[in-house]
Amino acid sequence: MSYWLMKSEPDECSVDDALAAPRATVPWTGVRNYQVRNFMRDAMRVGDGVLFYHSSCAEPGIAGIARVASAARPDPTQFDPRSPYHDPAAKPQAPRWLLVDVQVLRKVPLITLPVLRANPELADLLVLRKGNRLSITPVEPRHWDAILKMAGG
DNA sequence: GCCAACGTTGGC
DNA sequence: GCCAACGTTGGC
Repeated sequence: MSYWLMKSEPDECSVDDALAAPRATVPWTGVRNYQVRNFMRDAMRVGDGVLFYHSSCAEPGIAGIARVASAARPDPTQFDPRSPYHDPAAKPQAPRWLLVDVQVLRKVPLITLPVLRANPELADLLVLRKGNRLSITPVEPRHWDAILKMAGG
């Protein structure tokens, strides 16, 4: 079992949006970075723990606890000319981009970036590192434990 | 809107 | 394969 932090823009899909979906599950569309795609393809497994992170918003931070709910599969938005995630170079016979389903288990009181940064246990958390731009990053078990503690168990 | 950081593109 | 230009991310 591995742990991950997954960034979502709440304007596009917030924790509340995901909770409102059937089975509180949403397809994680729009990944267009090869390193992140490879995480999904090679390392993410059903049942892995997920920190649901709100990014590019007024209050960035961890907003929910979730789990990986499917294996990696082709992201249909790459084939949709009307989607902002359309990739004209991707062919259905040779999909370039993948997604996994993410199921929210519970919403947590927002753990903001300043609060995360103030915890010395999280000094090495990848998402806190300068210049980090990956929308999915692996989370070490000790970081997962520390953050769950901050989230109230 | 600014800007640092980093990924991608494309000419050579 | 190098690397400058350009695009994107994302906090502030």
